[in-house]
Amino acid sequence: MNRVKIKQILDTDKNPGKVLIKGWIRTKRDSKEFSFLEINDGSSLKNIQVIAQNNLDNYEDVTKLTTGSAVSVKGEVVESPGKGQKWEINASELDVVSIAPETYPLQKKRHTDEFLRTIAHLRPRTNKYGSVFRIRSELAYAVHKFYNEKGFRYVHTPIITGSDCEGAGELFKVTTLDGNDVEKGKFNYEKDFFGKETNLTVSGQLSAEMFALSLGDVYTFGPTFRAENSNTSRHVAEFWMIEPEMAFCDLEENMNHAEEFLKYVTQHICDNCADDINLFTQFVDKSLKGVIDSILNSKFKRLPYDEAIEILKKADQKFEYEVEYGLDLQSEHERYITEKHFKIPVFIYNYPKTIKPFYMRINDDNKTVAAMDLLVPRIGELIGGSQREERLDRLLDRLKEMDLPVEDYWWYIDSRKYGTVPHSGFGLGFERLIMLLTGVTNIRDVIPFPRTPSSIDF
RNA sequence: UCCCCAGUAGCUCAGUCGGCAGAGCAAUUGGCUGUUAACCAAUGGGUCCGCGGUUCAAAUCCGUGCUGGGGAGCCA
Repeated sequence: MNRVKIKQILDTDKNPGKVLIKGWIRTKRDSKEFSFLEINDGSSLKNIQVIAQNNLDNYEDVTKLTTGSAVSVKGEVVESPGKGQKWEINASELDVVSIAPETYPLQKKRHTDEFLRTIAHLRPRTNKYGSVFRIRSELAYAVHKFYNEKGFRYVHTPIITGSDCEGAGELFKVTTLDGNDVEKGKFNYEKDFFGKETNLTVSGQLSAEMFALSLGDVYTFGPTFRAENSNTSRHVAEFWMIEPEMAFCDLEENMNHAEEFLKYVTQHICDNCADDINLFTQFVDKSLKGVIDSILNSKFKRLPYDEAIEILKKADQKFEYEVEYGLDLQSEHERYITEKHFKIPVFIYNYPKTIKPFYMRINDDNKTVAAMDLLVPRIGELIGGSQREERLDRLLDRLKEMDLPVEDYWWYIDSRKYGTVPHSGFGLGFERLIMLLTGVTNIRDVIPFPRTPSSIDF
């Protein structure tokens, strides 16, 4: 007899008859003559209720089953006379696959996220985390589906890189040297595996640009590493980033694309993860429905940086940090704009060039660059992107202006020498997207095994 | 890295002015009418985060370290 997934039974309208299921016991209620077992196999948030009568050969074993134990059940699907479920299974055979001893840490009650983080290897067995990771999987699929339908190519940019190209934050060193090769606290990179300083990637962008300038529209979707000593609910050292890069694309089209992307993947999980989303709207964030509605049904606000400064200056709210043209926006400013002022996702664009990296395209005013950030309620910056500087002379000027080693960028510069075209792209933090769409407030709770400063337990 | 808060049973927490270590849930055992975080009863369960100090006496006061959380910076 072939095993069926519990989701298949719960989703069906007509009785599937005799079935075989396998899963874990979430809870058990005993009566004198029989037991109710709630079985979950991870295929859905919902459990299926199994009735085990005391006439089973091994009923003695069944009564010893505990929360967390694994079982295999054969039985007839029947309409449930009880409330709370349509179908249940009358067990005709119930095999114990394994018993979880009484030390099993997950109980039939709410646990705090902090406690569950200390048992990250077991937390996907809870309702909330099961839902988080089903949605994470479905969102990843939606990303690929979206890009596939739009004719984008998926590019695997390197994870080990030989350049500190963007100077973006602290990098994780990659080395095969041991202590004996390190003299006076200095690495002799010539003796190292690659013969030069090597790091984990902080962004696939520069590589992706090379492929956009050949395959047209491309995207990357992979792990990214930042060794910043950041201790916040929005930062981890290893996270996943989605980076589209589009040839013949200006800043406005870039924003159009970002908006279309966000609406598409949001709609996808609304269509495919209704139960899981429902759990979050009920138990995690009551305002989640409004957030999702604002993504699906609003036209995202597009606001030039200088107008954002004006709005903040006029705001009837005291900010801890100064608002002044030429200064970067602080968290409190971003949240005011997206949460209080507009209450929908907001693109801020055309930032002063002094606060943005070398590769962003200089605007005609020579003061601003064609950069854009997408701010969303509760998260702040979800997307950071720009139109790239495609003009060779301007790019070289910028590199020199920012005192960057031009020779290290020889291959990047080559792309502006040969067949250069306007192009644009952005980076989107995958975990922040999951936070946005689930209402989960700590990034450590939307990635299976989070890596943060002094914490790599699993 | 900076600022603030917390650490007591497996979990969530209470513990007054420094004076015998507590509750609910969980677990274990038994009971029970088709239950829904089932219900009822009994039982077991402690390095009060570590180290040092003050005191006749410290979970409680002081110092220090560690861990966790919230916020900031950095960013996605």
